Order: sequence, then structure tokens, then C-alpha cells
Amino acid sequence: MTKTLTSNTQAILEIVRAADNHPTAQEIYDAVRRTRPHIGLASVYRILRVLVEQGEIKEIGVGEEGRRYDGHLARHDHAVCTDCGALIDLPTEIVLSQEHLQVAARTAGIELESHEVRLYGRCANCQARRSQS
Amino acid sequence: MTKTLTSNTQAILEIVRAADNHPTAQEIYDAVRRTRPHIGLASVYRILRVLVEQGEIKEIGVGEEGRRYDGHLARHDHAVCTDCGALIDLPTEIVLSQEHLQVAARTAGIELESHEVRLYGRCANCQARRSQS
DNA sequence: ATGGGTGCAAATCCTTTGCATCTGC
DNA sequence: GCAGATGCAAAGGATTTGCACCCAT
Repeated sequence: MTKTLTSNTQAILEIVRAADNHPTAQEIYDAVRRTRPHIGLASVYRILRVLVEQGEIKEIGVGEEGRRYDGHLARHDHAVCTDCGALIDLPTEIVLSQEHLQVAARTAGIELESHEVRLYGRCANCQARRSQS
Repeated sequence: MTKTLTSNTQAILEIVRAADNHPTAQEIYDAVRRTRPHIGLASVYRILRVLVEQGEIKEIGVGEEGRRYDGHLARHDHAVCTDCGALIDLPTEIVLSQEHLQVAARTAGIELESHEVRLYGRCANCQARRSQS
């Protein structure tokens, strides 16, 4: 059931957990290649998929760009830059009433497992970049 | 500035607005082809992109699958099926305190433009499907 | 020796782009 | 007649899959 913790898997898990920037598969590949130069990109994808299935890490889709991975398992919210697509963790939790959530889940017909709040707007970098030009 | 409302564009806009299931580009292509048989898939992608830039429709990325399009411009939240990826509109708004949102946006360093609540869980269909097997 | 894990290359899928043609004004 | 829109085919990028090989048990 649980995937054997091979050294490839372990290296990737550590990278994702240590990362604070929601890396893409390609970024994780580049990072892991520094310690394990002959790993293949396909293995990275395979391992990431297994880790997500096992719940060791989470996968986040933001549309524009490819999938990103998150080693923070604790519930938290995100801000998404509408300009560059950056994904930023929100440190302060936005608390929602469990009641409202349950009512909404019921009307949608889903069995509520989790929820997330997403803020959209231009990030600090993009604000600076836009005001220059 | 505003794109000329060609008949292709108009047909696509109508389809997206009328759809209640957040269609993908491919689904929109299939639908528009019924009335305009020789439209190309590339044109559908081009037109969708322009409509999104103009704010006529919204693009939603859920990770697993490709991008989806939404003709409902009014702010609303979504439920995402963790099994099949279905995207369901929530009819009842989940109200968040503007104060909390602004504080969170400030700590993330973004200029808040909009926000969305996402509920995750197994949808009704998938619940049924899983309990059978 | 056996089964799972791995690298590599090829295959897919989704989306974009180049380009010649067509359309509406 | 022109500028922008369109169709087609080819290109691109991300992810998956097939397969032979290798490693730990």
C-alpha cells in the first residue's frame, strides 16, 4: 500500500516539503537533479503522483500554468497573482462558519472534505513592474 | 479595442453563457460546430482567450483537467469533485468579512481584485458510483 | 530470481502559432 | 482594397506510457 520510500521518493519529498514557493514538476526535477543527477523527469512525475495519492503532498492547479505542489498539509489559503500567476500562502487563516460551509456543500450535493479561500489580485512584484512601465 | 462581434465570437459567447457546466475549449468547439461546421479548434481557443481578456467570460483552472470557461460573471463560489473533477456552482454565497479579506491581501502583498471559496469533496454522482462497486 | 522502481524515448493531450486565404466594410 | 478574422497544419509544452534494465530483497 504505502510506496517504498526509495531514495528518489525521499529526496523529492524533502524538496517539496522544504520549498516555500509551490514548485512545478519541472522545478522539482531541476532541484532533485542537483543531488541525483541521473533521475528522469518521468520518475519525478510518477513519484509526485504517488505522493499526492498517498496524501503526503498536495497538488494545486491555478489554470494558467501547470500544476504546482505543496508540502504544507495544514489547511491554508492562497493568493493568486492575476498577472504572473504566482501562488502565495496566506499566513492568517480566513475563518468560515462551518454551518455555512455545510449548507453550501449540501446544496451542491457534495460530501465536504476540505475548503480553500483564494484571493486574486496583482502581487507586489507585478505592481512594481507595472508602475515602472 | 473591443473585439468585433463576429458571428463566430457571438456563437461562442452564447454557448458559454448558456452552459451550466463550465465547458472546456473542446466541449465548446463540439457545441459550436453544430451550427458552424467548419470552424477550427484554433479559432475557438483564440476567441476564448480574447473573451477572457475582455472580461466577457471567466477562465477557471482546477488542475486535473484543462481550463474551463464560465459565462457567469457575478461573483460566486465553486465545489470541486475530488474524484471526477466536476466543477459545481454554489448558489448560496459564502460571505466573508471584507476586513479579513483586506488584512489577508495586505499580508500577502496583493491588491485584492476578487476572491473565491472552493469546497472540495466527492460529488453526488461519484458517491453513487463508489458505493455500487 | 522476482517484483517493483527507474531512465529513456516515444506517445498523448492541450494549447498556441505561422501562414495563406477569406470576409466584411 | 485592407485589416482583421479564420482554417488548417505544424509546432510547443506538459504529462504519461511502454519497455528494457537494474536493484534490493
